[in-house]
Amino acid sequence: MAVTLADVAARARVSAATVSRVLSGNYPVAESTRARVLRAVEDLEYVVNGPASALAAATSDLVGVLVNDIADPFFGIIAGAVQSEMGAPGGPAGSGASNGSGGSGGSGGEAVRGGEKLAVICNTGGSPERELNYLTLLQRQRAAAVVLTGGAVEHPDHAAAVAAKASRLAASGTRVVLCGRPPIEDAITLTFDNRGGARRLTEHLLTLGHRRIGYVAGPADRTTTRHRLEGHREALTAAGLAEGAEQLTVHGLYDRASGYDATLELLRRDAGLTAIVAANDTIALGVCAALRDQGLRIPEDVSVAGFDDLPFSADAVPALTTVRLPLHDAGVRAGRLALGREPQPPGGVAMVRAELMARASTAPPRH
Amino acid sequence: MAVTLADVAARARVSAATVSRVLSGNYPVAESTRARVLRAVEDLEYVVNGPASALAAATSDLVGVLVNDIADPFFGIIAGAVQSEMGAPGGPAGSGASNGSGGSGGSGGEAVRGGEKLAVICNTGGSPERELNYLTLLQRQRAAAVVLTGGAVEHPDHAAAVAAKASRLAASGTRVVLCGRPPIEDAITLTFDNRGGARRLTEHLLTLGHRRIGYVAGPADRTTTRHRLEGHREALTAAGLAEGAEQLTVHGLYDRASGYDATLELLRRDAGLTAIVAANDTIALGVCAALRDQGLRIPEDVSVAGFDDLPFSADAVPALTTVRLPLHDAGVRAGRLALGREPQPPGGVAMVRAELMARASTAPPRH
DNA sequence: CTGTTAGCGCATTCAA
DNA sequence: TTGAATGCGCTAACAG
Repeated sequence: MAVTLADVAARARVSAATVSRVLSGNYPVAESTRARVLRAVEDLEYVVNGPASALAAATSDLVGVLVNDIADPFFGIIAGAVQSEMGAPGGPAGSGASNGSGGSGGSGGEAVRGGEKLAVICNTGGSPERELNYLTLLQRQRAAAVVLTGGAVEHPDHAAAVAAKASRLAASGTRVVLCGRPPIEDAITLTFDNRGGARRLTEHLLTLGHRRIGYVAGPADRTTTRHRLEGHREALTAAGLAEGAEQLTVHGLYDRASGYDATLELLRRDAGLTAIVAANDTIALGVCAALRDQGLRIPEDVSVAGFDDLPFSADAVPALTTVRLPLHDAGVRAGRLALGREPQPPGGVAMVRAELMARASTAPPRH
Repeated sequence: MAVTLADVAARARVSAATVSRVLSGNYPVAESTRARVLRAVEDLEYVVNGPASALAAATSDLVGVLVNDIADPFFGIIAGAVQSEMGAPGGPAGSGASNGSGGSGGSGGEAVRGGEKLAVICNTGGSPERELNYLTLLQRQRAAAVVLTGGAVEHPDHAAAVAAKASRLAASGTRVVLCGRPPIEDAITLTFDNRGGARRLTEHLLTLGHRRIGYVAGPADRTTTRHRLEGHREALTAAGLAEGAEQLTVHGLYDRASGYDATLELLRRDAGLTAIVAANDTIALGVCAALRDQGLRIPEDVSVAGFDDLPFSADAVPALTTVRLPLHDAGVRAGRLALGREPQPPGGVAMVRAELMARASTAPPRH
């Protein structure tokens, strides 16, 4: 059906083995032979058969990136960064000067072969089942690496299942990298300093003079949610404000609508609060919208803060105070780790710093 | 290294062929045998070797989804919808009742095998090279289908190259589906009615009484950009307002910052305009921010409209007038088409309707 | 209903 | 430096 290695070999008048060697480039081949083979490849528009290659070599060039919500820029940025690392390593050889005499519609996508991996994004939608399912699918494909991004679901059974899958993947040669979730065995981990960042954020508010601070948290069973909330509470406790906290916390999803609704609920519980901290920037946007709809000004009446520092946060109106996570850098690093291009951090775990970005949406309380 | 079909066969005391049949489920097998095999599969934690399977069957279960910008919800929604269609068809058999006596960390991801495809998202970042590159990678993997989403780059060479690749993919059995871009040969296409939607949107503004309407367009070389702009101009021309149009159009990227900058530029060119149409909702957000920063109210001083009707548009402040594209539905349909679960539309091309959503951000001009 | 027999296309020994 | 031979793990005819 399609053109195979053998076809190329025949046209180039060499053996299939030689063609294979030229294409993988990891074996000495005479320059003249090499040129002849490359020409045949071009003429025939040969494209390697991935499955066959993977079967024979017992490795594939697939890299899976699992995300909780593909529609959320938080994940989009990380995933995009991971993918950006997948290109060919340095200046590749091959390809060559021969600009085909070409018929209509010359190929353009030259690289018949290269060091490139196929980084693919898998959207779990936050569903544990789908997460496991994708892991199985990737295991089936004998993926070269798997990158799990974002907070993990804390349900014990699920955590155990993921850990088990990760071990099995690692055992069969698939590199497992975690980006933004707590470490597990057999995986290289890039954790985010969610707790520390959250603590510093609330301390910032405290320093400004706020005492009644509402908190809009994410889904209760996610590590990210828990850590950020814990950081918030730490700061509150240190300031001797621990007791009211529970009352001023509302859980929701990591989206704008939840922030809107939660704000209404918070206002109902305590009309006198002077600040609201959101578990992420998207929620914070909803918080701002709700506040405005209630005729409250930001930050004059109520200060608002988010988390992540997504692109839109800096130029929101007013500019949002938040905690910056270097998502792009983290993604790049996760990609390198997945390819084995970067040495493992000591202990297999590295923490990504979170930086407070104090902007216009927070100010001293009115009173 | 890993456990193979043969291992399972040995343990279940049947032939490899039988195991294969049980797993693929497309062939009659005695119930008792079937149970025995399934048990062996569970005991051994066997997972099919995808590459080997793909090689033997000459088909893979990979489906590629190409997007221009993974951080943009427009693509996130479509891609997520495509993926949501990839699960098993109906109520699958198999799996069975045997709750393994199990050691620690029971699997949970039952499906050892199913009709499921692995839908993966590939982020081109709008780069023609990367688009072609991904297409090659997917061809190499012998993907079952490829879905190209969003506007296409109009550079002639690139268009030809993509068309050529699509033909080659189609020829080798990969189904090619286009979602949100103009049709090409050998592909099933779902086009969006960008032109019609844009026309109706501008007509809406015209009907309200606006005469000086600014337009913030996307990148000049994209089909989506061109079609939406053409629709806008059609409406203007029909109203005899064609001539000022060029002057009141600014191009930028499909992001918030571009909307912000473009608005400042438009205001500079004509401080008296009463409405601004943005090429999409994200841009519209930037437009609104810029307008506010200039002390202009929406819609009292200037009306604003977007395109796409992304989730945040309905609850923006004020609610954004826009054109609704059923992105989720389109993605679902593209997914079905990619799997061959839905019959091709006549001529291989279907148009997705665009619906005007008149909301609070547009009103009659002040005067 | 089940086992046997051949490859699928490529990477890699081992010789030459 | 190159070619010939072997097997990766699985599916798909064929028999039985």
